[in-house]
Amino acid sequence: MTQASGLRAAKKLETWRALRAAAIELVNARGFAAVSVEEIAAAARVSKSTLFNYFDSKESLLLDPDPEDPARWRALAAARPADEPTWDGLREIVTAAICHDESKLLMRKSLIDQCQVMLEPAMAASEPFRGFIREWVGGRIPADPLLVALVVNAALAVVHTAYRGWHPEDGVPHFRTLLRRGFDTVGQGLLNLPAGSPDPAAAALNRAGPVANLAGPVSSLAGPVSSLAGPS
Amino acid sequence: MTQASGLRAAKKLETWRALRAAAIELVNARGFAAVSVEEIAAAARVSKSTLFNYFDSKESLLLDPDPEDPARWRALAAARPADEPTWDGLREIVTAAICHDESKLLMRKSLIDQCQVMLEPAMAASEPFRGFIREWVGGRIPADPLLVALVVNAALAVVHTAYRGWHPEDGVPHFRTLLRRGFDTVGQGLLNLPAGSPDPAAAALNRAGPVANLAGPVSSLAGPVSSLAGPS
DNA sequence: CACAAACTTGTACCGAGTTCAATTTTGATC
DNA sequence: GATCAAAATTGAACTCGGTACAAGTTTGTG
Repeated sequence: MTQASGLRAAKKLETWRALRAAAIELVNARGFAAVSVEEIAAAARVSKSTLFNYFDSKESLLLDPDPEDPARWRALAAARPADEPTWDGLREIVTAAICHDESKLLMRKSLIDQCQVMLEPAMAASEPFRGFIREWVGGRIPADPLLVALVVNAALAVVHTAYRGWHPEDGVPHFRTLLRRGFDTVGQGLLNLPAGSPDPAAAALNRAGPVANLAGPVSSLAGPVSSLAGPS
Repeated sequence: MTQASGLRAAKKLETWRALRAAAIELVNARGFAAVSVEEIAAAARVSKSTLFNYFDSKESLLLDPDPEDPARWRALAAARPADEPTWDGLREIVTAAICHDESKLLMRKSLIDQCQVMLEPAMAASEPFRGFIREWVGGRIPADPLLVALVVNAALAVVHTAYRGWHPEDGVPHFRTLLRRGFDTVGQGLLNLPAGSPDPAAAALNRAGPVANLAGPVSSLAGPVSSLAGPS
């Protein structure tokens, strides 16, 4: 009765994919703001009501994780050796998860680059992934939830920085390099920052590509953390 | 002509404060979702149109920085000795800026705690502060914009973690302790994380107070960074 | 006083998201 | 295969945040 027998589940997944595909197609063609949810529903041959049965918001149409993703994350985590240092394992899992689907990575970057307002919903939509790595790190450091949170947030700061510094025309390998070096830098500690002459690894980060937009009035470079760091 | 002569500017500030005060009062009394912008406008004896001349969104009514804040940030930065290590100065500036107005700090925490959806707008509203520290760090490490971004994001990860782990009933000093220890931990590097037995400093962080909600399905613990770290 | 710029206002409008009752589809049971 | 309940879909009406714009009002200046 309450069991999702084959056909029902299959149809649900089909509708989910139809909605996502319609959303991606329309938004790619005309831009996020120029497409209404009613159009997306119509393109997927479904009513607006049904659309909102599947997605919580217009943004989640584009950003919600694919139903298959959690299984992939679990596989990545299971592949890490038990005696590997936590920070190294975290780096590998995060890197692999992010870089797995290149087209999705590119779409997200272009969405967020073209439309500031997308970044916050993107954060919400990726909460499942955050929850996953939170659990994984928690398994490694069970006695200290606050340290777990700090480690996870620091790792995501690295991801965010690499993401903003990345320019797709340089290719995905470049993105992986940015990630790698960010993890190295934070892993080694920020106490002895250069005061004028960057350390070699960081200088290399910079050398790797243009970072002009990092200096601009970009609204989200510095992570969501600052919600709290607001005016005094 | 285009000069904001005394009376005009004074009236603007007055209207701004009336709107903010009305918003805080109504939201405190009845909760964010239960108050409409029209009510806030009416309470400030102003039209909805005028309200949106002053604030970009309902959230910004509560979260936009006070016009006086930037001057205070500048004063904080100017007070740092030139030869102070960057990470230490950053810690002091951020801590002082955040902890300056205790009531605002409490209001934000309660807002965000009661209403997940507030966190992202809070991030947007605090962009001016992020921009400020980005500039300050950039002045210290002028040659390496990407390292600057990494440092700023790491610092904000610390702030975010402390913020989430903080429980106001323990008092603001406790919050400052969380900040302090987070800066120390990240400053020293995350390469040698304990795998079961937390290092002393981090354990102390944990000892300082309950962190139960850190482990829950909290949607934003791990910073906005993950917008990009989404599903593979 | 006169004039222009800045500010306010009301109205009309758009689109996201909710609610709900009515209807259809699906799966299980007899 | 007929029946019945749960699940899914639908349309309609509605709320509310946010925009556009033209008309009116206030303020500073010459």
